[in-house]
Amino acid sequence: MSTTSVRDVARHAGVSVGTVSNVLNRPDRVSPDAVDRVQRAIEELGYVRNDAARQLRAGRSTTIGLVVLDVSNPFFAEVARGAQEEAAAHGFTVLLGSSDEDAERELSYLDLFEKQRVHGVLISPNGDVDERLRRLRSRGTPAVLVDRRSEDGSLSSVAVDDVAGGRLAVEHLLESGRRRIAFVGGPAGVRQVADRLLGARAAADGVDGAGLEVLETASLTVLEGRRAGEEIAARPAEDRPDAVFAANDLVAVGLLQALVMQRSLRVPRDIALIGYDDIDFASTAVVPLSSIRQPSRLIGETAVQLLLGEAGDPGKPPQDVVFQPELVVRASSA
Amino acid sequence: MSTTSVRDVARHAGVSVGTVSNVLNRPDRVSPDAVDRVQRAIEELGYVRNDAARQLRAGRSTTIGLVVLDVSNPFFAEVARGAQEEAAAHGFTVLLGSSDEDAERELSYLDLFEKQRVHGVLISPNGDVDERLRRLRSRGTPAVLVDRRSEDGSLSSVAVDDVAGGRLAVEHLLESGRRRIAFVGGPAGVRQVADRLLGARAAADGVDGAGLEVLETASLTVLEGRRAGEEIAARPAEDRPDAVFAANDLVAVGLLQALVMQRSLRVPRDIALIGYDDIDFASTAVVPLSSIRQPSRLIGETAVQLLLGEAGDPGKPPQDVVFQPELVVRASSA
DNA sequence: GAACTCTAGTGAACCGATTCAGGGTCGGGC
DNA sequence: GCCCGACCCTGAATCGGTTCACTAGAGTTC
Repeated sequence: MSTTSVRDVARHAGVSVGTVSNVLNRPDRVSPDAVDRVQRAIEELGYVRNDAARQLRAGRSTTIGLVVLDVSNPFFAEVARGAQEEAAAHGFTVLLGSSDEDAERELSYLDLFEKQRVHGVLISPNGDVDERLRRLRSRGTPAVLVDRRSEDGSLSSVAVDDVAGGRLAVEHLLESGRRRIAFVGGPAGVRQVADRLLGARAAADGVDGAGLEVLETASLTVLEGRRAGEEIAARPAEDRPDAVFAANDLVAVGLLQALVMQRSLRVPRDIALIGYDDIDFASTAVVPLSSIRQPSRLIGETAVQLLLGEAGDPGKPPQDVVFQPELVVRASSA
Repeated sequence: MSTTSVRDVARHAGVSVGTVSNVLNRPDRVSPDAVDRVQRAIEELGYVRNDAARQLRAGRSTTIGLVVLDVSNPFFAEVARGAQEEAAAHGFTVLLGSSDEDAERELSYLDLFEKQRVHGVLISPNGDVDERLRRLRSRGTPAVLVDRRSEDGSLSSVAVDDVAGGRLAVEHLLESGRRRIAFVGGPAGVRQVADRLLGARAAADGVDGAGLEVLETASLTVLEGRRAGEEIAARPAEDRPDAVFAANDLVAVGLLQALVMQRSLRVPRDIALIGYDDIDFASTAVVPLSSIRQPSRLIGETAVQLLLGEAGDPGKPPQDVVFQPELVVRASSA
């Protein structure tokens, strides 16, 4: 185990350990000559800094912990990317964990982060972690919620206005002349679903002759979407909605598949369709899918900014940043 | 910063720091009474172990670094999941990084891992990192390649036999009576694409009257697949293949979309279709897609096992594990 | 030339968990 | 009564990078 330490470097360069450390951290305080000798020594010995020792002395690491519900979900993948980039720009690293919607896993990541004396925690929580995060914060480790607000406003958060998103989608359908709108999504207990429906309802309520029907699904998957689509396709024409707002793009893709199979039905002629999230697949569907886009990368970046802001000034009051979603119109609702 | 240390716990419990450490690591060597007092003290003080100090002393961390080409690719998401689970079972944690096919990013993750004195590195390499990994190994940090072999056999690897996968796909098409096969995928320089084509060709060569046409695409995306599909659909019937093997499922989905739009064509009646990777979307496509499944989770698990094996016995010769892919038949080729 | 300021560099102390040589106690064997 | 082993516990030393009080020497000021 040829672990070269600052002491070895110092000896090899003919300086003291303090000088080596200064070269590494504040080269301006060291004479050019010494900088040179130390750097050559580092090169020759193949020295690599030991982060553990550094962190031990510093009291906290330069790592930011991020726990998302599911890495393979493109939304979170983008959030993670944004966070990573913003963190890197400030010299931090992101430790990424996927809770897979499992409360136990979620807690085990928080345990790990705490043991690692992480600089801060970003989390899109699944279970009830507010208590846990407050404890972290009381020890000097700030936490920022992603895609959810803290219940009592004691933690900062970055989220998207899902109510506005729902409104945006249905307003768009109404503007293109549709009146019999169906909302497909579920379970109703999920906050995102509930908020999108709330916005949808608000938009529909504002227009004369507009009706909003709700088809609840068991989950937000292609299969569930198709099931709902088949149900709709099987109805007599006079009972069918003339537009469908799906709570996410997967559901919309399923709906689209079911509707396209029914040769007598056309999208968007007979039924307009709009999804939510604007995943990559949306634009490449048989009929390119209209959708509501969330600034996912920006969410990640902002979360890191809030976090570093709090880390720099522990007394700072929590802040809630809410982004507005954006309507993306494609063929499925044109 | 109320950082409680073992010393605080020891004082509070009326024992020595050594005993506290023993309670934490080898409770069997401590009297039940002392275990009890220490645990109560830990509880009361809210003590959390400092991993940095632990790692500093131990010389290496209990973390395994994993660099994948792209987290949002379901294949790698599964590999990561498998690795995470296997690692957790041995008390290790996985630090996940996504290189996004950027060689610089890839190296910066390796830098980080080296500074962190990671226990080992798993990587699905993009750039040329063999040199770098050998340096790591010479310092006692083993590395295992994922989804690629090492060029000179000096590193262990876990991969899937893509030649066999290509053969499997085309054999299946041939068995169901097809003879005019088209291979769609690219760029040809990508090893996975080349291997799958190699297998496809081997299968086609073995059967009388069978022909294999190659349509190269610029990338493995839905859009490129659709482009190829439109080209095929536009041909006169006698020039069309009666089966298509797509180099991955995204391409297959694009092909399927283009073929389905052409109302006179039916999948699989006129053209059978098979993809590769068996992503979630494959089974939920309009016509459920046949595909070649790779044991992605198992790859992750195995990679961790190889890694820990090498970490335990540095002299161990490198090992190449090759998994066999599996044919999944669905409606698109039935 | 005494007093002062700068700059560059030194090295012991420190962070906190783990290890290990050493010591105390008790019961059993002879 | 003495010795031995088993058992439990102690606390100083250690890992390696950073910090900080301090020294040395060169340059400035009055």
